[in-house]
Order: sequence, then C-alpha cells, then structure tokens
Amino acid sequence: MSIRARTIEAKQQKRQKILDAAKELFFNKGYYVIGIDMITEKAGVSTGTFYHYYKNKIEIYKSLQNEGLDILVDSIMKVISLPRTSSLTKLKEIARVYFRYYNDHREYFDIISILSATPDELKETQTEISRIVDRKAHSLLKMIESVLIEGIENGEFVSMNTWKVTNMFWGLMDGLILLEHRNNTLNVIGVDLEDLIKQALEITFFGIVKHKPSENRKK
Amino acid sequence: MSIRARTIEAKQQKRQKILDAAKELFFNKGYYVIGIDMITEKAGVSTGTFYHYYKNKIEIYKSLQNEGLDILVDSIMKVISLPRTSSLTKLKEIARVYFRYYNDHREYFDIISILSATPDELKETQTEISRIVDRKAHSLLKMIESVLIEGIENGEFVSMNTWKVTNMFWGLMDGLILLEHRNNTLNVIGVDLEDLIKQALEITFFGIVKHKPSENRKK
Amino acid sequence: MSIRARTIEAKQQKRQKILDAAKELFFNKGYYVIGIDMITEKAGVSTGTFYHYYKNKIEIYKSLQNEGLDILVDSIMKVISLPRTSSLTKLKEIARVYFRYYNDHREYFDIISILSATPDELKETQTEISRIVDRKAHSLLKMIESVLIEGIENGEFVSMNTWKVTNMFWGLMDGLILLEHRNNTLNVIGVDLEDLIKQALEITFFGIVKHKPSENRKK
Amino acid sequence: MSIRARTIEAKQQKRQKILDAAKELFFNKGYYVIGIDMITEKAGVSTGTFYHYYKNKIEIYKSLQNEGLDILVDSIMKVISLPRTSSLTKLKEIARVYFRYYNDHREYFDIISILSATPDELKETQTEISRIVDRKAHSLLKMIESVLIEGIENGEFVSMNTWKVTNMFWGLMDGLILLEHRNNTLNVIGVDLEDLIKQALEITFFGIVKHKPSENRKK
DNA sequence: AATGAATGAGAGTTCATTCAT
DNA sequence: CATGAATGAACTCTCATTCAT
Repeated sequence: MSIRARTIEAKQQKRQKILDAAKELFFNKGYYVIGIDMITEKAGVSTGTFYHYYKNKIEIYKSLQNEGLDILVDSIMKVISLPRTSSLTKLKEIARVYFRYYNDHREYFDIISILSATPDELKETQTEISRIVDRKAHSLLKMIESVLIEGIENGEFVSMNTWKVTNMFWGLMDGLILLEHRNNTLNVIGVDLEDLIKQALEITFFGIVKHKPSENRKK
Repeated sequence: MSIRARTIEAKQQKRQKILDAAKELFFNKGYYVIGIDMITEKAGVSTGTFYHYYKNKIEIYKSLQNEGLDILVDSIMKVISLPRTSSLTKLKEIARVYFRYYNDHREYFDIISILSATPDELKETQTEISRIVDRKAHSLLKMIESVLIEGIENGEFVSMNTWKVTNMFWGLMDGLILLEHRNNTLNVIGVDLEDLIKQALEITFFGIVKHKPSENRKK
Repeated sequence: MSIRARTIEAKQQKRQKILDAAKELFFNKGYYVIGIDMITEKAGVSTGTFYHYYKNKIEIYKSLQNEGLDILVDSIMKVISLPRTSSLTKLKEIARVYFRYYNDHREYFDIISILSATPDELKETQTEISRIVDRKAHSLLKMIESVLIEGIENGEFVSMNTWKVTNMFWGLMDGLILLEHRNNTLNVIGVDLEDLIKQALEITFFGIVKHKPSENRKK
Repeated sequence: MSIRARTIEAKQQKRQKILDAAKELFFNKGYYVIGIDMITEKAGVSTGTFYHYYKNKIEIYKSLQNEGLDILVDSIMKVISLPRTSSLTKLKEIARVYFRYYNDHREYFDIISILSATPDELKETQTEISRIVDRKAHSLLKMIESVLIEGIENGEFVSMNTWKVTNMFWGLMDGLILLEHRNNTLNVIGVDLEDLIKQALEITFFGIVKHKPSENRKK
C-alpha cells in the first residue's frame, strides 16, 4: 500500500471516527443536547477538523441518516430481488428485515426513523446530502411500492392506491417497533415483538390480499 | 362580579394565554426550538410577565403536561368507575377514551406522551410541578392496573404480573396512536385507527383472558 | 389617642418595619445581594408599599445610614458638650463612645462606616436624603474638629491642620474597629479592642499634645 | 522564536490583557458593579473570547486573587527563609513586606484582602481555582505561623496558641493598612504608615516576646 | 394608602461557525 | 490538512421600578 493510499485511508478513518462519535452521542441524547464540542472531544479531533469533513451540524446528522439508510436499503433490496417469492412473503420478509435492522443497529434507529419528528432545521435546509437522504428514503418506499405493484399484477393483491398503502405499511412497522423501542416489556406475557409485527401485518394484509370465498375472518 | 374577582379572573386568563401560546409552539416545533421570546411574543406579554407566572422554561412545559394529563385522567376515571361493566370492557373503553383524547386534544399529545423522549432537563430537575406530573402519570397507570386486578379477582383474567401488563397495555395504545399520529393514512384501505386499536387489543387480550374450552382463535 | 393619630403612628411603624428588615438584610449580605423583594417579604409589605415609603433602593440605604448616624451623633454630642473636661479626654471619650456604638449597634456598622467603600451609585446619585447624610457625616467630623480647635486654643494641643487631623483621627478609630470587626481574635493574647484603641490613640496623640520637657512616654 | 512559540505567547498575552482589564475594573468599582461587557470592551475582545479564557465571572475574580496572592507569597517566602535572623525580626520584616506589597500592587489589595468581605458566590462555589486560592491563603498563614513556632522553640517567644496569634497578627497588619487605604492622610502629622505598623507591632509583640527582667519598653 | 402584576433593559452564559496560523 | 482561538448573536433569567386598580 502506497503512502498516498494510506493517507487517503487515514482520512476516511478520521471522517468515520467523527461520524461514530456523533452517532453514539445523537443516539443517546438527541440532536439539540449534543454540541459540536462534545463530538470533537469524543472523536479526538479539533473543531476545525470537524468542519473540514462536515459542513455543519445538520450535515453530520444527515450523514448519519444516510449511513443508516444505506444499511437498511441494502438489506431490503436483497429481499425484493428474491426470485420465486410471492409478493406477500416479500412484504413479510421486509418487515422481518426491518425488525432485524432495529435489533442490530439500534444506534441508527432514532436517527433514521424517517417519519419521526426531525429537527426543524433539517426540514428547511436543503443541502446536497439533504437531497441525497430524501431521495434515498423516497426510493426505499418506492422499492416497497414495487412489491405491491408486482402483487397486483400477478393477482395476489386487490387494486389499490399503492403509494398510500406503502406509506401506511411502513408506518405500521415503524410504529410497532417504536412501541417496543420505548418499553421493552412486550414479551412479559409471551408476545414478543417479532410475533406482534407478524400478527399486525396479518390484520393489515387482510385488507389487501385477494380473498378466496372460503376464507373467513371473524372479529 | 366584583372588581377584585374580575382582576383575579384576568390574571388566570393571562396565565392561560401564555400557556396556550406555549402549547401551540411546543406542539409544532418542540421544546428546544422554542425560545421564551417566541412564547411571550405570541402571548403578547413581556419577558418579565412570563417569569412572573412560570418559574422557567421547564416549568411551563411541565405545566402543559400537567394540564394535558388532567384531561386524560378525568376521562379514564369515569370509565373505571362505571358500574356493572366487565373488566375487559373497561380496558377496551379506556383504549377508546385514549383514542378520543388523542383526537380531541391533539395539541397535548406530543407533550404528555408519557413514554416519549422528554428533554433531558425535564428528567433531572425535580421541582414541585415536576413531582406532581410524575405522581399523576404514575397514578394513571395505577388506575389501569386496578382494572386488571379487579378482572383477576372476578375470574375474568388469568393471574399475571399486573404492573408489567399495565405498562405493556399502555405502551401498545401509545404506539398505535403514534402510528396514526405520524402518518394519518391508515384509513386509506378502510382500516381506521379505532378499529386497528380494537383488533390489536383483541390480540393482546387473548393472552390474558381466561378461555372457555369452546373459544377458539385461529390465526 | 384619636383614630387619625393611631393611623399616623401605624404608618410610621410600617416605615420602620421596612427599614428594620432592610437593615438586617443589608448588614448580613451587602447592598448588591439584597433585592427589593427580599426586603418587602421580610417586612411583610408589598412592592408598592416599599416604593411609597422609599424612592428607590439607594434611598433606603441612605436612610439606614441616616438613622445609624443619628444615634452616633447623639452620643458624640453628649461627650463634646461635657463641662470641665480636657480636650484630650474628650477625644478619648469620643473614641470610647464610637467603640460602644460598634458594640451596641453592630447592624449599622457596615452601613454607616463613612469612609468605607460605598456602592458606586450612592456616591453619584444626589437625592435629598443623600445630601442630608453627607451633611450629617460632615458635621460629625466638624464636631470632632471643634474639640481639636478648642484644645489648641486652650493650649493643650500644638498648632496643626485641624481638618486633616480630624479625618486621620476618625480613620484610625474606624480602622482599628474594623480590625476587630473582621477577626474577633484580638483578645487571644489578652489585648482587647478597647485597650488597643486606647494605646493606638496614645501613640497618635503623642504627636499633637504639647509636650512638657519633663514628659516621657511610658507604657 | 518559532511561530508556534509566538502564538502561545500571544495567547498568554491575551489572557493577561483580559485579566488586567478585569483587575483595574474590579479594583475601581467592585465585583457587582462590573459586568462582563465592561471587561471585554476594555480588553478589546469579544464575549466568547472572555469565556474561552475564563469559565465565568467568579473564576476571573479568583484568578486575580490567585495572581495577587502569588506575588505576596513570593515576597514573604523570601523573608522567612532568611538565615541568621531572629523570629521577631522576621515578623517585623513580614509586616514591612506586606506594607510594600500594598504600596506596589495597590490594584490587588481589595481583591486579595483575605479577610475582607468577599462576594457571597465566591464563598459558596467550589471550583478548581477556588480551592487553589483557599489553599494558598491558608498556606500563607501557615508560613507565618511557622515563624512563631520557630520563635517559641528558640526561646524568643512565650508559649501561645500559635494559630490564633497568627490570625491576629495578620488581621492587625491588614487593619492598619486598610486604615491608610481608606484615608491616606496619616502622614499629615508626620506619622507614616510604615511607622504606625512598626509601633502597633511593638505593642502587640510586647505580649508575646519573652521579657528579660531588665527589659524595658521605651520609645 | 396599598397592592402586586407588568415591564424591559440588561445580566451572565452558550455554542455553531469562521479563519489566521 | 489541521488547529483551536475568536466571534457575537441568541439564549435563559433577574430585578429595580411603574402604574392601574
């Protein structure tokens, strides 16, 4: 490895070090409580270095969203491109993947949670990374919508407003995970989150799958 | 009405005016984004007046929690003291009441949401109002627990850790409402929140009600 | 006593109550630390009432100086008008009286201490009471000067700049009392303040009394 | 001198510039009258810069006490370590050194004056510098006490409570200097402060030195 | 005469961001 | 590239004083 390469790598490492420090801090305390100084101190760099790698406080928050989204998108892409899999199964798999993501990358959860209340500034400011994140989140939902469209086309699902249902589907998962995120006491009575999600989805999907006459769901 | 009485009322009105301004602002933008100046400007009072009525920023936030909780507690009390009502029905009624509360007093939702992420300061500072709010929230859950205990005693429910189940029950409702709160698109496919809550509770209660042999729940 | 008289008296009492509260507070904590609210609360009156009796914060401080000075001036006047008393004895008596004043009215000491560092505002603002206090303090020194002049005239003292010596004489006493005021440990080795003052004055007076050739300063 | 060194020096200079501005202002007007803005304006720096160098208003005041104490302690240390000098002479020298200190560093006098009334906050807050100042003041008195102990051991002084006498000794000097500090008119009649201190100490020391029967106190 | 609610300038302090070195 | 000193607007909060009742 050349010196030049090592230097470039070293830079990337520094950038990541800052991001990691910010990730942990934002996750624990939230956007407003964390100051730049706390991040630089934890990362072991100077203020100037911070601003060398990130334009401002909002930018690093967006970068975290970006990083977190990348991991999630990757996992969901894999599910969607599964061959010989029913659309309903894919949706269920997507839910399971999201749940796994929550379990394995808890640090990102609060930060990416797309629909969650984001700092005001985040919404107003439109920087480069900001647009990337928005686009990525949008494309994530578009990917899910494609499953719904696929399902309609192959006769699994009834006709529907796919975009609205996509959003609702995501919101449902998000809400249920949040439920556990806030009070991890669900399994007290033998119901664990994964099960709850499954059942909640069943209820929801009841509305979108094409019913064979024999099927009956009593309330 | 005497002059004196009119004055006292006027004072109360001004206090409320400040609280209302704060309520709307906190609701829309969150604790950290809102400055005292924004509240006083909206309320049409001076900085000094604000601090005449509220000790500090945290205190007014707590006051909003208090006010919001009072409305909710009142409604739930009424349900609990219903005569000739099964414990299960009471729990379902409590859920419906909470949903109604969310619908009618949306301004308070983010602020009181007991399990939601509260500003760090709120947790640390222990003022008078702070203790009142904590006690009130606790007693709210205790009231719900009493329904569970009642249900166990009259043979409706199986034996269980009532306190943990109480928390779970509340978390479930809170999570589901939040789900709608974030993206109000649930009814797109004909499932409205009230229905969803009902069904979610059915799933949950399946774990705690005593089953007669004839009852069957197919999944 | 008529109702009117009783009312007037009541007013005086209220005025005094405020002054007493202020006296104790200023004495313990100093001018800047004490707020109007502390005074009114201690006195059991409203803010408005305070400003009814005293123009502002400075004014009540000056009033305390005035009251304190009155007591002191009275005592010193009595000494000065003593018949058949040498000027030197008078000066020594004045010192003793000042020492007694310090002992009996310690609350006033910090406040009146004429030469002590007074709040800046006090020096700059020129109100009615302000002028009275200044005049009174000045006349107190003038009274002392008169003893010196008397002493020169009757041959007890050498010729001198009486005004400067007066100031020095007062400063000496003030400084010595302050010495004790700050660390009341003088008597540790058997020297009590009264003695120290006496001796210090002896040293000082050695410079102003006319020495007979035979005189020798012993002890 | 390297660029780096020049920079470090520049930083120290700026820190000192702020301290000097504060010194003069505090000295002239007192702790409460001086605002941060006055200091920064005089020093020609911004508010932020002030807080870059000093944690808060109390801290810079303590820093001044620290700086002032350092100068004084240095001088007194030199006296104490004088070889072949009687303990009584050392005490007298300490007094002279303190008087010189007062003369040469008048700016510090009000600020360090250990026994003087310090702002309430200063007493209550326990910061790092706060502890340093307290320790330094205490060790200053301990140094003086060591002279007394030495004097007792070598038979110069009678047995006594050395700690109490130390405090009294310091208070005596402090009081006498304060006397002059307030009204610099002592020398009006040919008695200057240095002389007065000497004489006052003679009186005091008369109580602690071992008297040979032949000794007679004259002057 | 008495009240205390209302005022608002100004206090001390923080912190995201810039820029000379 | 990296530093961290410097900035200053903005923040929360205080308090002497006023004035309608």
